[in-house]
Amino acid sequence: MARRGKYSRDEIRNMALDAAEAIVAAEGYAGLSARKVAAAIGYTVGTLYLVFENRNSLVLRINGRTLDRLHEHLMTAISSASAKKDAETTLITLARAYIGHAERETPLWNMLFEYTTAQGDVMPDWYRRKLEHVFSHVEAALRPLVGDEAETGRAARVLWAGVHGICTLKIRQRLDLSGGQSDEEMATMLIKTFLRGLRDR
Amino acid sequence: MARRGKYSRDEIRNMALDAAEAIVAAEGYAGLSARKVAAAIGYTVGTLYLVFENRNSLVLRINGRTLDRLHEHLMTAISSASAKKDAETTLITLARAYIGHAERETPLWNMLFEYTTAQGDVMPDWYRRKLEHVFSHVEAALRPLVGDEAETGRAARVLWAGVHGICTLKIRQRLDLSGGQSDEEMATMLIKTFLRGLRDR
DNA sequence: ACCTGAACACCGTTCAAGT
DNA sequence: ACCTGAACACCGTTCAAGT
Repeated sequence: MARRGKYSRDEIRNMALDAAEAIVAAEGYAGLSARKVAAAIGYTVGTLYLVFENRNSLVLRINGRTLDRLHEHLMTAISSASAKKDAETTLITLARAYIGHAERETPLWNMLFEYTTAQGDVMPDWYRRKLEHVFSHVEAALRPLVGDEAETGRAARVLWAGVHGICTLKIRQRLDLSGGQSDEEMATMLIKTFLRGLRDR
Repeated sequence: MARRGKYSRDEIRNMALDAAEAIVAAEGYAGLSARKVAAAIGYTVGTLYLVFENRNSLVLRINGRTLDRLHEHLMTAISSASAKKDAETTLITLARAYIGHAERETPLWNMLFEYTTAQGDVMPDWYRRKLEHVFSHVEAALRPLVGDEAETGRAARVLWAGVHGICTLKIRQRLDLSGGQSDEEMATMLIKTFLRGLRDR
């Protein structure tokens, strides 16, 4: 049992986030409970509610960390691709990295989308900024190809929503219908076809 | 309180499905509970477990009905489009119908993807057939344009996963980042660009 | 000041017992 | 035969009380 005053509020919060991530990784979103997290860090449920407003805000913080790792992963993927490549190669690299991350951290990645704000609520600002951060890589790759900045933003969102759709349907097993290509093959097909259509406007 | 023997097993099952749909529509997936459903149809929790194996199989059955309605809706959308149109028009009509349905039945549509089988499990066969049914419309529209049957299947899955990605990110509010196009505009852009890329192979 | 422990109103699931 | 009701092992959330 944790000694009183042994840890600061922030330290408890971080211990809780670490423990919660481990639980989600092992048992999924449904397996996450305040009591389990509290027990894992040697505190009582009550303490968890001293440090997080509620279950939702805990989930949101875990999601924030997941987005940070995803961003990191996308960054190393494109920078380690040695030289400066064309848009298509970069986008395929990004898609591979995105899908790879989703497959490596499936339960945490799923939780990114299982959390939904109550009707009418908006995602908090810090969360939206992290989301934009992830998108920015796609925009950077498309910018030289599209030219116009507003159009770049639109194309990036459309294309990446598409890659995301492939990723999420594959991981949720809604695409193992006959004729199984892998999600990476599908994403590659989407990117190549989309870019060809973009060039030939 | 329901009289003994008043309803057959099948009748109870259908009443339960009706009640459960109403609960999900009003309170979302998280608001669905066996006790609420049982109370709504005048039975006890125990009875629900006589008629459904568990909560998951109830959810799966509701999803089956949602897929049927979605399929119905897609069908009327393309048949009411008066004459025989080109692939692009048909696909845009389908995307509009898909997105429209998701927006009209958001909680039930969300539940289609919130349900996930335990690791390693597969979706039951009747469920996969309903999924293919929905996909068949997209394939039909692409077939004359692509030619090869295997390639048609691949293109249909890639394109529709893309439309789905746009739809799901919009509905889950992961795309209201700056430069807001509507989901329908995004889907249209995806379809037009993808088809152009397909033609110019 | 920091944390506990018990309480409240819920869950899914099972199954002996009632009619 | 059909259904209930209570039980078990859990939940999220709150908050008086302990140290």
